[in-house]
Amino acid sequence: MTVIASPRGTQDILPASWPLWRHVLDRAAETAESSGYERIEIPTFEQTALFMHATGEHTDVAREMYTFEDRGGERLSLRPEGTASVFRAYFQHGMRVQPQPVKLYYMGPMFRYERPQAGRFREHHQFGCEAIGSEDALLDSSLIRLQRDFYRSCHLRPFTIQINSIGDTECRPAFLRTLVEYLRKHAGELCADCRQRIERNPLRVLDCKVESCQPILDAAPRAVNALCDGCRNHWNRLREGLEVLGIDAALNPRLVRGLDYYTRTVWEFVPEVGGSAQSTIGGGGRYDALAQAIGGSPTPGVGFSTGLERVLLNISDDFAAQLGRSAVDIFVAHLGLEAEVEALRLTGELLCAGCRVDMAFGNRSLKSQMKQADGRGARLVVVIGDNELALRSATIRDLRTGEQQTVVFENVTETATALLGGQRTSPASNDAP
RNA sequence: GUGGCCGUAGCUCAAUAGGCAGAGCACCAGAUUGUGGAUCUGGCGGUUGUGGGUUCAAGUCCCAUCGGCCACCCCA
Repeated sequence: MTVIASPRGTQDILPASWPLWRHVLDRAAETAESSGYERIEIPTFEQTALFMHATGEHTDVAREMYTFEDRGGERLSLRPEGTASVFRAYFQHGMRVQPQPVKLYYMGPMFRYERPQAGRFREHHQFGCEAIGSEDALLDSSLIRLQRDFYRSCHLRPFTIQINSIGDTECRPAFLRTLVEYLRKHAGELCADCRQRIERNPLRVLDCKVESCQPILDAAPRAVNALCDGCRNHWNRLREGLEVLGIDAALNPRLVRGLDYYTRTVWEFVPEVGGSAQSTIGGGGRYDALAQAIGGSPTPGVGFSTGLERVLLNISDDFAAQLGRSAVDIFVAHLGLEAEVEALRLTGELLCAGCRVDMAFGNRSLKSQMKQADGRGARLVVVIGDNELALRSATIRDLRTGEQQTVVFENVTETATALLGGQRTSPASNDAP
């Protein structure tokens, strides 16, 4: 078979895994909305400049963008992340006039031209929450709580939370100077990548995973020890908030995030076991400098985003196994061309009565139609064949008990709904714990 | 972008030293004149990812390419 394959790094979400996806998507919306976040849909592509200004032109995210020129000559990019768009929308629609912070959440596909790997795609899906217009540190705490609650409601395997503060425009320059000074002093003991990064992006050196670099980096100056008064107060209040919420977050002085716009708080959720390099489930932080970067007035913001494929990877197996596929209540089987027409009519009637109904199509054996009914999770099968047609009646079989009865067409819907009683929910839809 | 492992039926995998491409599951049909979740029988299903090369002969060896996985890089 030589059909044209899906592009590298993309995936089809097939019916078998959809219940799991739906569970995660539903929990995301529920968790966000229960904390007062409202849904925002942002464009799948934006002007390239938006992302360039937001993430920094020399970041990997900017390099990995799917950028193209449209027929009108505009430079556009498929979105590599959501935060910049949400901020853009905040300004474009004058959300400053609303009570602050404005709290928004989004879900959808993101695009990055990367080399695919397990849990890493060129098109992946993110769920993110943003709170714009407040620098209250307790807001940071409440977002970490929200993100944790989302993971809990998804039945994730155990994870840890790491936090750090990387300061702001007031204290970071001084910290960077002392960091660079320290790194230069130990440059000889660092790997080649690190030596290059000392000048280009010293914060990122701290993120290096090369074994031989670890002792130097562990002993490196810490941003949390070099915070200005404002950042220190913010940091202390954030931790106070976490404590009050009973959230156990570990300080990781070497935690930095990939995008340039982060200030002060940064955090990451990491699985407890099986942690490889790209295992971060989701992360967030504060971006008080982002608004100005994209041309807006100075506006603080904080938020997180999480990869849904990575959430799926971390859902406990036994929970995933208990989610069934979507099901119907009734399956209509038939024998013969004339009976199929009657089946079509009856299916429509049952649907109108509020049942979930599917029917067989084509000329197949009754045995195989019964098998299909069973596979679709049907509770009842309605059979229409020559015998029934002659009597203008149908046989209704209860797949659980095996009992069946024959009723005239006029009474099929009434009898079927009575047999179903109040139990018309499928295993897939009652997945809320 | 760098390095490594791997691509055989829709899925999971076989195929001795280069020597006729197979099994289970799934699907369809029958055993059971018209009845599911059990069993048995048969059928459908392949340009062995793709394109070259070596050879009497390539799933097997070589090259290229595409794709997946793993480690970097980085992120979600």
